[in-house]
Amino acid sequence: MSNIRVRFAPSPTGALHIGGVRTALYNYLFTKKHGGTFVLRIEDTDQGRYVPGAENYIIESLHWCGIMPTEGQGIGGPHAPYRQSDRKDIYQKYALELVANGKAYYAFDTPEELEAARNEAAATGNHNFKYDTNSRKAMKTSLNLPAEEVQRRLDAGNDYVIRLKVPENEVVTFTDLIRGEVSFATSELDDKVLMKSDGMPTYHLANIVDDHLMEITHVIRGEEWLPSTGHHVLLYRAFGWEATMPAFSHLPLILKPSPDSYLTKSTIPTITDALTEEFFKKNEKQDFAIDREKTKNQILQILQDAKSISAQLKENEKDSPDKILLKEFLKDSLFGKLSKRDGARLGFPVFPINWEGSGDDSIYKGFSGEGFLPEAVVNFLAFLGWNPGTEQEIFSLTELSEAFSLEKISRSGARFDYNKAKWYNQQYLHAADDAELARLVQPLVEAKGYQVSDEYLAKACHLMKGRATFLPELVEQAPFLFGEVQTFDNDNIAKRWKPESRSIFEALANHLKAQPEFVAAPLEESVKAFMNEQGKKPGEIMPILRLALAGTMQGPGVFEMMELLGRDASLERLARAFNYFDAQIG
RNA sequence: GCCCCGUUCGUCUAGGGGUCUAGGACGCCGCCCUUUCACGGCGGUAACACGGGUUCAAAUCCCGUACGGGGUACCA
Repeated sequence: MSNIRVRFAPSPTGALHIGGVRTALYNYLFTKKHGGTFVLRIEDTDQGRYVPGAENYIIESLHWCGIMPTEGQGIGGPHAPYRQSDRKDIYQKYALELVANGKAYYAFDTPEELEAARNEAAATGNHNFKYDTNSRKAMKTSLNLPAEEVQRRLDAGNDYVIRLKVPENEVVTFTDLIRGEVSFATSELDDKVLMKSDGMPTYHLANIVDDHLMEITHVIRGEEWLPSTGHHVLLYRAFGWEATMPAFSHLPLILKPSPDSYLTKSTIPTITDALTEEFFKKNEKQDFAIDREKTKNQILQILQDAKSISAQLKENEKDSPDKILLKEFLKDSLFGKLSKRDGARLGFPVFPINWEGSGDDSIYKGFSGEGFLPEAVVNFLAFLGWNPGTEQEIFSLTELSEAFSLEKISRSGARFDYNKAKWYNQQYLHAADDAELARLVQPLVEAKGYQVSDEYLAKACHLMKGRATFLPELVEQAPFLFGEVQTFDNDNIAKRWKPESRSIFEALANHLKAQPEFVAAPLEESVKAFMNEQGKKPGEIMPILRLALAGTMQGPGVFEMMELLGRDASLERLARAFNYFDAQIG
């Protein structure tokens, strides 16, 4: 395969969530593997949903992940512009071409008339009104209106849309690279709107025109597009572009995590509050006769039995209308496709980097903000729906692109697993370069008011990285490496420090003071020799040393800490601590 | 409702007719290591949705049912 061209085509309606990032990642990996071109196109044909800053956010996110496109919006290239709102005229032209060829038609029905048609159909028991081969016969279209009438309406500037004229009684079949052959009966397809009355194209038209013009060879997108792919194939045919139609691959969706993976005693109250809040907000226009406390208790009760949530949410004959409403809400909130809201309500990040939108509750912490390394996020995401078939779990971006293939993508939806994400981060943190970690953590160190050299910080990171899961923990879990001990674990001190301890520890301090070099390994040798000499067991000496140096029973090895702190600081800490210990038991 | 897609341990998955008494990873549990907390090492728990076919042989192929997911907008 040569001249492979793929595109990532998000719409700038807010922060790009992790599912979008994964789609971008797979597109990136596919082109890297085959030496192709990765295009970024912004699909902003819905003016109503445009969110300022989203486009920038998308680019920054891809940049953070290290999976930048090589052509497109914000980058440039031979097919500019890459923002669909800037390509408006192009779509108009192609839509008119379709009308001229009889593959599409004008429709003048107002939203009210469509609503009426829907209601009419519903009255006869058909709750499934479709604007299609049959129903269009009764609508105001250029297919059934007299030509003069159509022209008159166009001249008069009446609102209209252009719809695809779906052919009757055909079967559209295409091959999905992940799923194999997929077919749709055209009798099931509606006459999709191609051009909206505001003059903008819909996704369906714009995406076909652009993919064609931009010479896209492979469309790799989420499964939510699978049902409309029949329309898309029809459009390629209508334009006469079927010979160069891209190959389709529909990725499995990323699903919300299973509730029992995050529902614990400590999270249930918070999640209950968030859900209650959201439920009332969503239904504030509803005339509700039920009270908040009662609803909150109902939610709490359901969440508490995490294992049987789905059974509890099954609708029951005896359920009151508001109970049904609540159950439906919970079902949507707890199951199905991962959504932008899930991070806020369920307590884990769903965005790559932090998002600060305007308005209320629009600030979201991303993976980067939580202290994830981009390499870990990428590795984690790559494995959500794809697997190389080997037993290797840790892959660099380069390794991923070498191992990647569309055929290895699985077909079923993948549940988001935050535990796995954390594990990946821990692995990457553990393996990271000390100086690099120091660089990443430097802003936090400054924010805390600590003053240490780059070299010192790198050594501190070295000692801490094996014990941390998130970047900030490197610093937060070891304040004693950056300044005097602020708090002592008094319980442990009381347990281990005896009135007679002081003399032996002063002897030890003198022993340390006399060491030729203050380096971990020789220090350890020497202290062991001292303990032997004095007939003391490590358990009698080491914990005290640790408490004196760090104030806590947790942290890096005692001798490593001593080396890092240096002789003077170590001895000062010991002296100060022994006084404090005496005071504690005194 | 209708259409489309899917279904292997709690989760992510390997598997593409016999090598499967189903492999790996996360999580959980236990043991070891150990001056702490971790890391690490070792071990354990746990799955082919169900029913019919096809075949000498089915987790693997076919059909049905159930369940899950998506779509059903002048949203993408």
